[in-house]
Amino acid sequence: MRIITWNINSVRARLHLAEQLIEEAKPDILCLQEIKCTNDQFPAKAFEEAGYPFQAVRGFKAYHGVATLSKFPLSDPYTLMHSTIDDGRHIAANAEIPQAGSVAIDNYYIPAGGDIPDREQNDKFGHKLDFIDAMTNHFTDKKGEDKRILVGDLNIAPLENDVWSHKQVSKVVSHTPIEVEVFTKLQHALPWVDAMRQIIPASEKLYSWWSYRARDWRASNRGRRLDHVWITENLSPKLKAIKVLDHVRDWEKTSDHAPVQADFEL
DNA sequence: ATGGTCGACTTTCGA
Repeated sequence: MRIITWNINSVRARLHLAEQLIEEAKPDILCLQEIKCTNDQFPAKAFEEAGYPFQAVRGFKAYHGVATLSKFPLSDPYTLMHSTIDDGRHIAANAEIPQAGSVAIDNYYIPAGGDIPDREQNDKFGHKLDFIDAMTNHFTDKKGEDKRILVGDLNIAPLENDVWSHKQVSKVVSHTPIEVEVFTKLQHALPWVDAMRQIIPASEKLYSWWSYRARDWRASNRGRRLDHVWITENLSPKLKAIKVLDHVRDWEKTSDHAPVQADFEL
């Protein structure tokens, strides 16, 4: 079973790139973030024709929005509200996988949090921290026999080697100590296993996002690991491979995020 | 030293 998560930064502007990714990587499940459209505007038919008849979409006008596309049936889709602010940042559904049973798929787009890492000066930063607290509450005491995968643009790079310079990026929203603290607490709530780091050791640099603003993103390589694949402990022995598809970051007019691909033998 | 780039959908915001 192959799952890919990708912050596509507008599904309508980059539908052809999603189709290219599908053709090349053939994921069983594709989770998109920042689709930047309403459910009505979502190109459902194109994805159906590409082989993904099962779709769970949480769209929103102009901003954020998430979609889970699957070759396998998706049952009981739902979206959680993590604050009083209306948004499109979560869609969950159970993927019914032949011979392997049900796997719960949570697709998240955590708020970016603005520029100033201080909730007194920046409401967006407070919203980000509160959103993560709400997620933590949701997943606390959910431990059980269920197989679960949580993917998405979580907008935090927790480890030193998840950023190009731990020292310099520690002052930048996405890698500040307070964010890493709430993020780690969320991770321990279930607990979740960081699938990317199960395969690629924490001693190695690993990024999934590179700013549009660099002249040459690969040469400067000032990346951050903002996109994640988390799994329950019962899936950990079934995880076989992880890859950041960084060549996609070279495609013409691509997203600033690269897709992350995970392969399981269920 | 501080700018640099995207997309949506407005004349600016969110990332």
